[in-house]
Amino acid sequence: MAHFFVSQGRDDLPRWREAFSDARMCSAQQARAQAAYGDHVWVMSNIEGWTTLATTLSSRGAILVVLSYTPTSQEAFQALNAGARGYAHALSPAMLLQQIVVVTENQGIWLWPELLTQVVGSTFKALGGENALREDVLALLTGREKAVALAVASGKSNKEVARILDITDRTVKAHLGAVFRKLKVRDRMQLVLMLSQSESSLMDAD
Amino acid sequence: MAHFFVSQGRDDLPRWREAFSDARMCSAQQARAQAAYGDHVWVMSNIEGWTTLATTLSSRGAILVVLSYTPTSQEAFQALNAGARGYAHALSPAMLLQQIVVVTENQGIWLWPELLTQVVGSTFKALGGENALREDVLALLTGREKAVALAVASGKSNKEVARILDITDRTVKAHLGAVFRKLKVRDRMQLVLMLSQSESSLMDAD
DNA sequence: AGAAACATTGTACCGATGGACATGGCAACA
DNA sequence: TGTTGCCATGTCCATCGGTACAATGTTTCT
Repeated sequence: MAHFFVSQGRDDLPRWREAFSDARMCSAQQARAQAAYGDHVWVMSNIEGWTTLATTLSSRGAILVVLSYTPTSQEAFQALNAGARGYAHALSPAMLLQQIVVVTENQGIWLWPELLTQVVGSTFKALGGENALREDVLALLTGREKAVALAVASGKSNKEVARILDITDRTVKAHLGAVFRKLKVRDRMQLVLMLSQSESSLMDAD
Repeated sequence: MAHFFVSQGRDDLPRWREAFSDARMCSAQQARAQAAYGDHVWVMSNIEGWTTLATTLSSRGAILVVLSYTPTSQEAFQALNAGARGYAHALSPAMLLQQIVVVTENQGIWLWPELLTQVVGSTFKALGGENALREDVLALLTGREKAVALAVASGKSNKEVARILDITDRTVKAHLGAVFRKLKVRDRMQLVLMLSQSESSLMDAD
């Protein structure tokens, strides 16, 4: 099975050659044209439109691994969504690249270890396994705190929440403080990221 | 490396022996006592308290694979959260078990194939529509605005974004103001609600 | 050459936010 | 009858966030 490396610069080719003697470097167009079922395609996440390329190639049956100079759970999530079977650091040594191939060839998924737990979490969030987790965290809150948390998570300001729940904006802050402490988040942004994608209503409101 | 099978009945032992001649069947207690770093531990999801067992063993460095007679995405989620590296059907043939070992030994994750297609397939379908819309709105932004918007949408503060992009926090505000105007949102909360459905990011953490 | 878009930074203002500390009412429970 | 937990509210204060107005430099296109 062939190995295609889709990248911009050519700095990395030597290391890839070291890992796979038959490694070929190519553009996105070439990969699109030549990569076939069972081939390994390594795509750098800093090239333009890597997600669409990943999607088309993986749906064709190519084994796709995304490489990133700055791995993040978000990007890993995106890579998996695009059908990638692996996500690793762009500077991974040759031995690691070979190991990744062993895994992916055997129907496995390979993730940058530092991100593993996070990605597993957020990926399954998208499937609905999230609900259990979300209900769990909400279970830590009292009724009023839950109401405030959900309202805030839908984009409302403290004042708006106060008006909706018919309490003072100061009280909203008090509940919110408790929510932050219990859920271990530092501000409303983190809260929204933790509770979003559910029935949290509309963000236009008034 | 040893193979421990934690199960109730002994019906499955023959198949496991076929896959791994050194397979040992044992109770949860025995596994807890004997399994060491690098050992494979196969846990049936129908035994009492399998999640806690999985957590302790995997944190000890054992390679954990959860087997289930009725695989579901929820249970897979639980298993992976408990530190399992694999999740498969309890009746998987010997060859498949060996394949799983190849994957997990190489730091990979192995998921029940039917589940995997869900991850790659249905998630994509679910996010496909939103994704197109999201790409559309992002297309309205300049490169720098996009970077700022995505960083902010991932929960970063202005100061953090400034540090990451190596610009002043004032400049971040400037770009962010443009983003708000172009996307017609009134603050970062609305932005996160607009972009958090399908993540994407090029930025790194601290 | 000049316009237009982009990126960067500045000052200044003001509202929103979050934490610390304190008070009071109300219910359940030992 | 205390104690405990939840709800509501208050003041004070440091910081963050968003906007308005202004300026400088770089591309890019006309």
